[in-house]
Amino acid sequence: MAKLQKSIDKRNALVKATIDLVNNNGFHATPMSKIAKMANVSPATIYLYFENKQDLVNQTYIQVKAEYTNYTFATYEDTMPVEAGFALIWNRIADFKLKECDNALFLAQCDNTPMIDEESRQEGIKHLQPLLDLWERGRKEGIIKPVSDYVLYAYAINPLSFLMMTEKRGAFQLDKTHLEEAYESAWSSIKACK
Amino acid sequence: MAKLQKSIDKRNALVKATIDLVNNNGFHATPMSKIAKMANVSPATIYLYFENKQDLVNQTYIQVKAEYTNYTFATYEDTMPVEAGFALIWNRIADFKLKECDNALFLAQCDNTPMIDEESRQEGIKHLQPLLDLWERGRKEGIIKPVSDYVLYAYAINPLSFLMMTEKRGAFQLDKTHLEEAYESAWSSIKACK
DNA sequence: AAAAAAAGAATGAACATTCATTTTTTAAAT
DNA sequence: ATTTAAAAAATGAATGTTCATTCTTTTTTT
Repeated sequence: MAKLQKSIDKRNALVKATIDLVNNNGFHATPMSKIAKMANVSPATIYLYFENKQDLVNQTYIQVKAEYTNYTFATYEDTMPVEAGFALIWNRIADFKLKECDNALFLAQCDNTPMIDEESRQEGIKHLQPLLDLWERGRKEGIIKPVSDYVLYAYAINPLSFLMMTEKRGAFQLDKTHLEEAYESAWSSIKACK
Repeated sequence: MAKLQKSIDKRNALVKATIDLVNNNGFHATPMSKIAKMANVSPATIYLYFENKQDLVNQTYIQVKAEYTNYTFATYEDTMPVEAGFALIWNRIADFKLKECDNALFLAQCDNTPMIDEESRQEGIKHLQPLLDLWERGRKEGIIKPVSDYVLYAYAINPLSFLMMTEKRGAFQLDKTHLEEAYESAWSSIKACK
C-alpha cells in the first residue's frame, strides 16, 4: 500500500476512534491511550498526526463538520425555488443525521460543550452559508418569515439534532412518518403566514 | 448561624461552583480542587456532601432540573385551555432559560453528553409530565397535531435551548421581538392545521 | 469534654506527552 | 532486479504532572 494512503488510513482510524469514544464516554473519560488502542496504534503515534489532544479533537470536529455540510449541499443548486431548495437541504440534513449517526452525535456534543476551541467552532460554521442565502432569498420573496437566521435555524434545523439524539438513546424509533411530521413542523415554523 | 443552614449554604456553594466551572471549562477541565476553591471549602469537605465527583455532578443535574420544572409549572393549572396553557408554559421556560442562563446552559450540556448517569437522567425527565398531559389533551381536542411527544418537544421547546446557547456565545441578542417570533414559530409547528 | 465538621497534606492512580529504540520505507548504486 | 544505507515512521517504555480521594489533625458545635 502506498505510504500516503497508509497515513490517511491511520489518521482516519484515529478520528473515528475519537468520535466513538467521546460519544460513548464523553471527552473527560477518553484518554489518549484508549484512542490509540482503538485505532491499533501506539499512543506516541498520535503525536505524529496531531499536536496534542486538543488539536485532535478540534481537527476531528472540523473534519466531521465539513463532511456534514458537503453532504448537505451536494445536490443543491442556488437556482432552485425556495421551498424546493429548503425541502432538499432539510432532507439531506435529516439523512445525514440518521445515517451518519455517530458523526452527528459527535457534532451535537461539540456544539453544546466548551470542548472545542472557539477558532475551530468558527471554522465549522462557515460552510452553512448556502442555507442562509436561501433564507435571505425566501424572505425577500415573502415565502419565509422575516425573522433572524438564528430563529430560523433553531426551528427548522436544530430539532433534528434533538430527535436524532432521542432516537440514539433508544427512547423512540424515528421512522418515515415521524420524519414527514418533522418536515411539516419545520416548514410550518418558518414559512410566512398566509 | 444554625448548623443546618450552614450546611445548606455550603452545599449550594458547591453546586453553584460546579455549574460555573463546567459551563466555562467543560467537565473534563473541572477538577475537584477548583470546585473546592471556588466554593471556599477544602477539597476534603466536598466528600462530606457528595460521594464522589460523579455523584456531585449527578446531584447538581437533578437539583437544577427540579428548579427548572418547578419554575416552569409554578403558575400552570391543568384546567387551562390548551393554547393558553401552552403559551404559559412556553413563556415560563423561555423566562427560565433567559434569566437562569447558567442553569439552563448546564442542563443543555448535561443533556447532550454522557456526563450524567442514565439513572439521574431518567429522574430529571419525570417532572415534565404536565406538559405531556397538556399535549395529549390538545391532540384529543384537535388543537395539537397528532404527533409524537418527542416531535412536539423537538419543535416547541428544544429550540429555546439553541437560542439561549447562541445568545450566550454572543452571536446575537435575544430580545422581546425575537421571543415573540420564537413563540410564533413554536406554536405554528405544533398546532393542528386548519 | 465528647461529637461533628472541616481542613490541609498525603497517597496512589491515571494520564498526556516525550524519549530512546526499532521497524519500515525510500531511493541511489550496483 | 537487488542491495544497502539513509531517512521516516512507528513503537513501548519512561517521565512528570494532575487529579480524585483518603488520612490525620485541628476547629467548631453541642
